[in-house]
Amino acid sequence: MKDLSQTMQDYLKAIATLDRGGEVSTTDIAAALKVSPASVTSMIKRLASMKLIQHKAYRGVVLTHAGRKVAMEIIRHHRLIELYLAEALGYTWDQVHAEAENLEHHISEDFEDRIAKILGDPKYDPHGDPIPTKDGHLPPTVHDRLCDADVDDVLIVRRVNDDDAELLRTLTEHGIGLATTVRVVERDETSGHITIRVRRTTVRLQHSSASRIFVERQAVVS
Amino acid sequence: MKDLSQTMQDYLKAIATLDRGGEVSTTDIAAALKVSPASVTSMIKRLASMKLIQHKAYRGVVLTHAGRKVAMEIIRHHRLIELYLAEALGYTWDQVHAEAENLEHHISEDFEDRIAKILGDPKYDPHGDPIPTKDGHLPPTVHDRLCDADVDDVLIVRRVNDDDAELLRTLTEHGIGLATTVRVVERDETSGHITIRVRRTTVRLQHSSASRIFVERQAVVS
DNA sequence: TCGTAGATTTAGACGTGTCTAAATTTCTTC
DNA sequence: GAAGAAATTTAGACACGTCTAAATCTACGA
Ligand SMILES: [Mn+2]
Ligand SMILES: [Mn+2]
Ligand SMILES: [Mn+2]
Ligand SMILES: [Mn+2]
Repeated sequence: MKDLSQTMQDYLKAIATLDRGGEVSTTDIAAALKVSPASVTSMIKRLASMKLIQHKAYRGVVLTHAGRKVAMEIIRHHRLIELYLAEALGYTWDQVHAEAENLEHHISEDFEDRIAKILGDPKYDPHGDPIPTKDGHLPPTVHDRLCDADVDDVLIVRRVNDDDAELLRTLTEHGIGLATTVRVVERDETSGHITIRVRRTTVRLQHSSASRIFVERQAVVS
Repeated sequence: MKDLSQTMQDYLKAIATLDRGGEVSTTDIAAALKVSPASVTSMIKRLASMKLIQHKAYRGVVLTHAGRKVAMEIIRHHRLIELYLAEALGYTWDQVHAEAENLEHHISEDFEDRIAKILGDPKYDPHGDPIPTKDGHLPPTVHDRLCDADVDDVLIVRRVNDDDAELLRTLTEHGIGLATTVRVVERDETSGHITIRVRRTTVRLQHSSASRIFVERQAVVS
């Protein structure tokens, strides 16, 4: 379709990722991309003039249909690449994100199609993040955070944010991955720490870590 | 090592590719990269100030040791990627070049090492071009062109330039690939055409095509 | 040796994407 | 509702990589 610069693609991806239904703020985009708010304003104007976003001055931006399409395309690339790196090249889940971040902008549609086929048209990446379909639809996504769980909840890890490689390595060390079942054994409301039990060992997580882990309530066995 | 822009990497790669022992001219670089000679001059100055090339005004450029190292690194990426695309993703030899041209600048050292290992530390890419080793050494390369062969020469195709996808497809159609044996049946000195015989069929090639095909003289059977 | 064709460089401009500092608008709080 | 704080935009600058047009240099033939 379009032939947007890598920078523009990154802005659109960031806006899509930050989207919570309403407008996305200049400051949030600036923080996500590690550029100044002034830079964001100037790029916003260009993206708006290309009808990829809607911009009301001082009010934030919203993706247009065209802008969302581009963003989903990039996110699809990113997550397919992550899964391919893990499945075909032996990357661990803490390594794939950085590599995919670079490659996502530089593969052809043909490459995308080929790895998607080899992977069997997967719906989820190595972190449990949904892979947008070719037409931009997102598979169902778990949104319940471990940091919001109650003591004695029995939970299945379904998704972990991919942007903290250190956390991913720590989880691996403790044998925690996707589909791992954990039980909440303690919530320290003052410090925010959450302690969980997994396969006979106990793991104490900071609030910031627990907020990156998304869980599903264990189905009740009849 | 360095973190050069994709553009600088492409200039260094072009210079390395155009290198015939002496200086490489501004015009040749401009033609290879499809930019104006003036653009080349300005980039030459920057690369020279970074000690990646040596430049004598009006006299052309030569890669320094550091510059050659960068170029070999990119060429290694390019050719490893081409081979990986062919072996692992089912690309044909006319498809790999365009994809590799983009990816070569964006893979990590780790990615390079992983595909090199999976491929068994290969020495040649799908077009028979030598893959530089990690320390920048080039495996032996065939330099004899089919266009220079004599009538009745029996030759083995060892290398084909990868920059003409159309030619690569034509060769495939005629069953000509690496290691294919061909015999020169006619040279038309006026038009430059060369006619070859391959497995009971006859193929007539333009001079420009034959000049892209590199051959080895068939070993004499005792 | 001279003159010129062709190659190369210089000059000046432009688009992209970034920055800091200053101006403006919106939000919060009293 | 007004003041100050916070967010956003504007203004002006800069590096990169490109261009065209003009100036300059080199090489080659007469
Ligand atoms: Mn990721
Ligand atoms: Mn990116
Ligand atoms: Mn190639
Ligand atoms: Mn390239």
